[in-house]
Amino acid sequence: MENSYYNVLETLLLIYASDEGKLKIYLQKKQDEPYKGYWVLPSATLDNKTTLEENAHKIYKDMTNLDETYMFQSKIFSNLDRNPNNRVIGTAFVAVTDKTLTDMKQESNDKAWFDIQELPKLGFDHANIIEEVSKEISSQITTNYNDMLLAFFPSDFTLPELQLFYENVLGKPIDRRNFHKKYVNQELVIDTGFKTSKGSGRPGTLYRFNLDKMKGKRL
Amino acid sequence: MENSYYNVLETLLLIYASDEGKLKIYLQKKQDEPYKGYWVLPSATLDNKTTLEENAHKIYKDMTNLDETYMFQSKIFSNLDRNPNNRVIGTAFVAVTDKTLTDMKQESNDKAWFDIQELPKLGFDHANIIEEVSKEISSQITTNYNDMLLAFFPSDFTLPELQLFYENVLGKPIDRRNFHKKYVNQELVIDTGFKTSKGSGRPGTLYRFNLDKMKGKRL
DNA sequence: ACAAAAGTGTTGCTGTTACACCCATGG
DNA sequence: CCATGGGTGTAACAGCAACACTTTTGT
Repeated sequence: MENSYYNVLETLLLIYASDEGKLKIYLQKKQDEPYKGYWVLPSATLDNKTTLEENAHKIYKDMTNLDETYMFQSKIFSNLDRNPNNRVIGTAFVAVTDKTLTDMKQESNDKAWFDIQELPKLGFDHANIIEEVSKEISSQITTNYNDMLLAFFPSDFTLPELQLFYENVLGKPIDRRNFHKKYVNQELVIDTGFKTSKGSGRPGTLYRFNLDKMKGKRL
Repeated sequence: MENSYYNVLETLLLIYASDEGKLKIYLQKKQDEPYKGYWVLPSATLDNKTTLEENAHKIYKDMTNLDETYMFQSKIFSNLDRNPNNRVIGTAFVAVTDKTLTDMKQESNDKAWFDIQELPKLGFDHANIIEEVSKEISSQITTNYNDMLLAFFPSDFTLPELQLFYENVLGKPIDRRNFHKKYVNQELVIDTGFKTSKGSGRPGTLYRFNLDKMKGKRL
């Protein structure tokens, strides 16, 4: 085969959400060869009349039945041996969604959420892609505030839940008193007036982000 | 023309350097139509036997006659109308180099350095690409320390020079006394024992980065 | 009453900010 | 000796880190 300047591109979508403080990703089970029965990232081949962004949105809608999301470009993977059949260049996009909302709209046993730390057997080079991209978003979450955090926590949340999320992303424990003080004293969150009431223990106060104070904030 | 799953990709390289505290980019003058006489980013079409990284290195070597550099992937541009002739997907890479070293190895009047703030007339969508990518690297430089800063300041530099670079990237002035104190007190830089001696005024102390202390540092 | 989970206060340290004067060199 | 640019000290403030006990709920 001679060299050619034509290439095949696929858009890969990494759909993330927070589930009780855990960082999870939404995958699908492959129904045909190659890698039949393995879990893979949802993807779509790019035709020459579509932008990568449009392609990524299409995948998102197919996977979640939702329209709006926080989405951005991540890395490109152009190794020659990504796909056993022919050379395919993978362009990774990240979407952050609300797990509760997604689950309401979607019930299927060939799609599932997985903890980033406990991934199933993955097809192609998707394990590697998930690892690299997850590292990237972790560092984005834990440095400056940006809209991604709002996408993970759009509605009411408790401070212990947010803390757990940070602890999982950072990979190290945080002092509960200092964490609470920071968010409340600096008015980074606003008390919604509601409380949680799940299981035993004292109910937690539900907060939402104070966008004015969070703007440009270092975390 | 029917839809097809084949696409043409080009690698675009944004070569940056610091020049007396100014953030500059290395461009070339286009010799043929379209956009003859305009300045453009160096680029290369990707064939189906090459990775994007290899392609980017090839461009870097062609432009600078240098081998080693700090390089990483940036954004992909997949709008349908990027190129007047046919659809070309642009994958942007960033390289950071030493301007002095580059100029020593390269003398050509169809290549030149431009201040990010004073760009010439640019072909294709390259003005837009430079703007978007520059914004990205600015925010990377001004948050956490990473190897990019070392690529901009590999060898001896004065603190006023480094300060000027930050001021340009941040777009706002910094107090000289506080800047100096921070880098010296926290031992983020090491005195090399040498001084500058250019023009009038008191000579500046030449420093280099103290990598141990800079590791993971917030700036 | 007890288990489970949430809430809270104090102290010391570290880094940031604001601010004005002196020092070394070239012409 | 003067113009140019580099180097320095102090005090107030803000945020962060380390530390243990109390409060509210379900069972």
